Amino acid sequence: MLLTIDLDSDTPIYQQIRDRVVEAVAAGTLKAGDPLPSTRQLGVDLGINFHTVSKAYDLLRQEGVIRINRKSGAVVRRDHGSGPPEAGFADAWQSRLRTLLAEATTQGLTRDDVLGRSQDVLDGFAGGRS
Amino acid sequence: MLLTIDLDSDTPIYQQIRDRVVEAVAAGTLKAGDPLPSTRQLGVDLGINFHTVSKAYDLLRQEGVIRINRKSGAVVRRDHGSGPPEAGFADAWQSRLRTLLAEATTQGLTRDDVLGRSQDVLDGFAGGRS
DNA sequence: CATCTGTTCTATTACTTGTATAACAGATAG
DNA sequence: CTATCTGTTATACAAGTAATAGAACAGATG
Repeated sequence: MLLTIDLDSDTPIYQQIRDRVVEAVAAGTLKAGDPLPSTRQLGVDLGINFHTVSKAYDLLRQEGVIRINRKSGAVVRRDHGSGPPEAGFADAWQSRLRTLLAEATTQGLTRDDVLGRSQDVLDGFAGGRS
Repeated sequence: MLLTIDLDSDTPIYQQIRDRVVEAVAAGTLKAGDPLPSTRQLGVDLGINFHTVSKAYDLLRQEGVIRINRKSGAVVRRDHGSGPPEAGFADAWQSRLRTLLAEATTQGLTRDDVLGRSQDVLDGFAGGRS
């Protein structure tokens, strides 16, 4: 299975699909040029409506992660080797990072805990080698 | 102003309040024992309904960040010096961290970029000194 | 031509978000 | 005791979101 989702999660399904694809690209499981299943096919595989898959793909397209052709379907457009991020991305991203790290700090994770876990996660990504 | 929100953001207001409070606790601007404004007062200050503030406070209470008494209102219950996190928190948190770091990696931020920005953020927190 | 792909449109159901009004209970200050 | 502060609860409403559903269209492919 390329992708698994949790129907009982409070996270919207289309968001879960987006997250799993982004993680797969970061991990190197998906590389630039790799095709994604068609919206209808993935809908059948996951037991959900194809419109929900379409929404996830549209999100990924807006973020520049995939390219969508009418003929060949969705194809990975970007990975860690595709160069630096768009202008403005880094600052907006750091703002979200700040909120997430604040939560960990407030809940009692130490600086070393946080940095150690960050390194562990990055070590699991293909981008960690570049 | 203890707290500022963006009414035009796509992030729900109650979530913004939650985020700002968590960040203030991490930064040391708010410490364990510090009082928060009453829901009605903060509602007036921010120009929003007090039920929205109440929802944010209820979220913070569920997360263990604040304590709510009928007499003294909302008080900060937890900060970086309150000991280790609840069982299960770290793993669930790391799962969200993974998604956020995957996004940065996919968009082209290098490992050093990510770790550098993480350190910068943590340096701005009081927890960074413990 | 039949079939695959994404795209668009409309519709419905259920849930979320924010606002609004009202009332209740406990604590406190006058 | 009364007035006023606090959080809490209940209900309602408007607007938006999430997911499902059916139908149809356009382009590419066998």
